[in-house]
Amino acid sequence: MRIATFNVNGVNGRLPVLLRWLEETRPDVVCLQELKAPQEKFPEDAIAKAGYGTIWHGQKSWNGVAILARGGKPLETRRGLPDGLADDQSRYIEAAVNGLVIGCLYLPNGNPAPGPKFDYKLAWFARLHAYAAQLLEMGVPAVLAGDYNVMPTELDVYKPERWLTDALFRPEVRDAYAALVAQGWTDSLRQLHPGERLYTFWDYFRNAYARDAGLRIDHLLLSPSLAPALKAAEVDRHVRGWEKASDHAPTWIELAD
DNA sequence: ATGCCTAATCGCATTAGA
Repeated sequence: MRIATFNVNGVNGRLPVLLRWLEETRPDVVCLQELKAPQEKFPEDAIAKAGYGTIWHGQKSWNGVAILARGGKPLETRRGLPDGLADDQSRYIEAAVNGLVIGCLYLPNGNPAPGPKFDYKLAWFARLHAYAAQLLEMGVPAVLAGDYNVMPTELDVYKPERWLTDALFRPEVRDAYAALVAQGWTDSLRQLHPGERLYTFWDYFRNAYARDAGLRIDHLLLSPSLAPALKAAEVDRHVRGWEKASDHAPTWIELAD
């Protein structure tokens, strides 16, 4: 079973790229972030024609998350983090697919830091931490996939010293990610590629992709019961080189049945 | 210290991304 995460940076502007990639790789489950489309403007029919059923949580202009399942429709289990706190940003959606809980998240960017956006990022991270702990307590097989907007370690940044004060790399944020993983989650990509420089994002600026000036910020975390099933974890980095590409590349894992 | 590039919304320049 192949599960992918892809920050599309505009699901309508990116539709040809998304469909081309779906056709090429045929993942079983796909988590999308940054739809940048209101609920009624999600391209459900075009994606259905490609063979995928979808649930999504849209928002005008910004954010937005979706889960696609090949040959079916994901059974939605949550929309927004389940702590009852008011949050007008569409950043979390969750479904049951093939006996797994799939959480699709778009963690806030948080720049500029310090400031209210950075505070919101840390608060959102704390809410995710609390809910992730609940998932582990329930003992369900779960994948938390998405754009975490965190480079976990220096190995995940092309030039760490340049990013020390950035909201994606500040110590508080790296600590929050480490604390989340320490609950018992497995960082799939790092698990299978220890010590390797792997990026999932390349800025549009300064010819970053050609220079391989990238960041690893899209992650797939596995609950303990799923960790032994991890067979592969890769980045479809060639997709970043396509015409009209997103600044993120699709990232995926393969789990044994 | 700032803009670079790109999308969305707008209807031309601004906001946000990371």
